Amino acid sequence: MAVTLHDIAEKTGVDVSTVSRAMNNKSNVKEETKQRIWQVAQTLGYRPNRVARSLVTQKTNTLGLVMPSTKCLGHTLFSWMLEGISLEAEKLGYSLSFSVVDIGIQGEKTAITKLEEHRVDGLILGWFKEKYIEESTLVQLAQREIPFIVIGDRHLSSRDINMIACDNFLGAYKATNHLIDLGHEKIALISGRTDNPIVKNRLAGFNAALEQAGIHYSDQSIKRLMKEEDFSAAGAGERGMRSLLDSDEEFTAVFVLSDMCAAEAIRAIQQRGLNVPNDYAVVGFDGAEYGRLLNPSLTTVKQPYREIGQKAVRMLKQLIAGEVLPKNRVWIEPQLIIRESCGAQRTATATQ
Amino acid sequence: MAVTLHDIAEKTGVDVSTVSRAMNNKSNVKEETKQRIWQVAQTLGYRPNRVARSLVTQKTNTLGLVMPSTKCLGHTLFSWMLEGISLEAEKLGYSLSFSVVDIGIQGEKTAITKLEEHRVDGLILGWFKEKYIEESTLVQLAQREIPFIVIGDRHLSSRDINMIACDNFLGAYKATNHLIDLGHEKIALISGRTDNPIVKNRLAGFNAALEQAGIHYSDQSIKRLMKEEDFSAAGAGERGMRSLLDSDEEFTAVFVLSDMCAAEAIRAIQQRGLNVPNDYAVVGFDGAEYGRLLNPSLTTVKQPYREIGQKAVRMLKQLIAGEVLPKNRVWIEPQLIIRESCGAQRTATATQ
DNA sequence: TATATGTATGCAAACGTTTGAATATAATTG
DNA sequence: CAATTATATTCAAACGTTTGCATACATATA
Repeated sequence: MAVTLHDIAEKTGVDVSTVSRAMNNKSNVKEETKQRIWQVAQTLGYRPNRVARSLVTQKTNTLGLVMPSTKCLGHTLFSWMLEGISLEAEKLGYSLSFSVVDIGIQGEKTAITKLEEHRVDGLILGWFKEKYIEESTLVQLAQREIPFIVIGDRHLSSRDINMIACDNFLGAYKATNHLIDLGHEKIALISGRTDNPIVKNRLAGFNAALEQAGIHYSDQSIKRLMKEEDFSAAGAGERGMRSLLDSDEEFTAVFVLSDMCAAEAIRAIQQRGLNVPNDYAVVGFDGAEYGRLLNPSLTTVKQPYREIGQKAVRMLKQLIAGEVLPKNRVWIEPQLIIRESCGAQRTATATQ
Repeated sequence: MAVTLHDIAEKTGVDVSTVSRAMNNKSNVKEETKQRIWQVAQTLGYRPNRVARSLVTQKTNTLGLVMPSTKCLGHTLFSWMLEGISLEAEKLGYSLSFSVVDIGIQGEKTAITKLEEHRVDGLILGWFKEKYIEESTLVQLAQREIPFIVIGDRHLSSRDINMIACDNFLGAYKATNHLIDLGHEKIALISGRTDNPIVKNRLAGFNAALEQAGIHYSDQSIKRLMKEEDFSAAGAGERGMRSLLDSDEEFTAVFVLSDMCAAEAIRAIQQRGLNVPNDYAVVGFDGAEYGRLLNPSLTTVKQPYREIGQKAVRMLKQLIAGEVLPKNRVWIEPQLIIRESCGAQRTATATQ
């Protein structure tokens, strides 16, 4: 049986309340008594029971992290996010309770319910697409007493919901500008599904950059230059690229909205005996580690999910403390990683 | 304030104990009363307080997962493992408490201590190298009452410690045999640090395959054919490969002990204007997703960490139930993924 | 009808802490 | 030295459950 405050109290001949205060290093207990109590606690191998403590203090110092089970976990972004979250949680004294949710009939409700039952102090909801957790569910959650933060770009009309995400507009803008700076004027696009808010924002950034540079395509060109694919499905990049190569439309660069698709696109180009970046420049989106391992290595936009995770925890802490966040929509700026696939970098070390 | 059993008791005019029994669907409660209680619980939005429950039942239904913070999280293997663990934990009714540990002065002790304080029912210790958690610490932990499982190949002399890992010997054996089957007789090796048990086992598998095929190298050749590098450090594969290409020793294939290094090796070969697999066959180790995105796609050994995570949870459950495991060392068989980098597969789809 | 069996509910203690209020002891003050 | 204040400690209730035991009532048995 684990040793409790009572055991220490008995051994030292003092009341449990005194022992409790001593263990929490409260001021109103004599230094000598403290020492004696600590001594005994030490030798007995005392470990405070956080369960009991939580029951009376009404807080668990635990944050709940909920993720959809749809292969997100394998994604680079998730690892970064988890790292950011867990390190910052650790730093701020929180434990982390992790749940994956089988998307489907109300999976998310059971997961959130479970965490509610565990009385976590706050909740981080990662990357749920609109269709998996509808806004109405979030609004409902906001009415319960537990504070939460949504991670990932999505459309939200309610102001009661706090969200943090990558600035997809800015990322696409940077990538496109990079291509423009390198002299490209005809830029093809392998996109994601355009009903996805993430994709919408990236397209907007892409268009903004073109417009600013005074580049304009005919409606017909746009139709031929843009391939709408599911950018998280294997084979999408290959299909999109081949379709582009087969079209009559001329272009010198491709902006691909995910690194995985970009890598497939590069393969597809190379398989036709063509060269990247000489025949076509390719830029991706995500910033996955393996980008540097490709040949040519991939120029891409790095989504700042480590930072996002970290910041999410900080925001959540504020929320838990009852503070009101200055902004309830936060977008973090992504960085352009320049490597070889656009020709801007020719050096061939593998460490970058 | 959250609604409790008392609230329901008051509303239904019945004792809390009856309400408790009803909520847990115990048999000794009249059906009609149950219905009435459930009804009230429903409308009041009752959520059982697991903290309170845990205090009396003395179990939390929570598993603790402890990981070193040393960039493991970004590794493919970790994602798989986490997925396996979390899905299986979910299935078995456990919650998951996740902790990263800053390696350093007793980092691991504080993390484990924290989880102990949280009274997790069991512990999964992921991938700690010998130098981060020494066996003595594990033995000490085994003497406390909390059951745990160590994930990852490492040398352990104590029989009180339960371990599960990838069968590195078998993986290397499979990879080497694949090369031998393809007719290769001179196989170079880009290894990890040979003081690492993982590496030792892989080397043993490599040698076993060679020996079985009746292939034997002179001591001098061995020295020239094997490059010892830190296979998880960026640039190691490139350095190792260049060094091999610069040597006079002839060889037709390279076995690289990590996918990352293998990818770098391929780049290094290609940068000399040589071809993979025609000039050199390359086989990796890990089974990372991005292997299929390389050009040529990478033949590799897939470490079964999804399965390992899953199995670890199952074993832990048994341990918690007080059962004795049939084996306290479990090695899971890895699979060879045959793609293009050895020439065994020439088709060029990107989905495989 | 009295006794035994079973079923449904209530009572009260327990889990291991924290914490406000009460008390006892020591130190300070006029 | 008595009165006041500060310090150190104890008391007891509370947090929200679970669960063994006692009790009440209904039903079956002799």
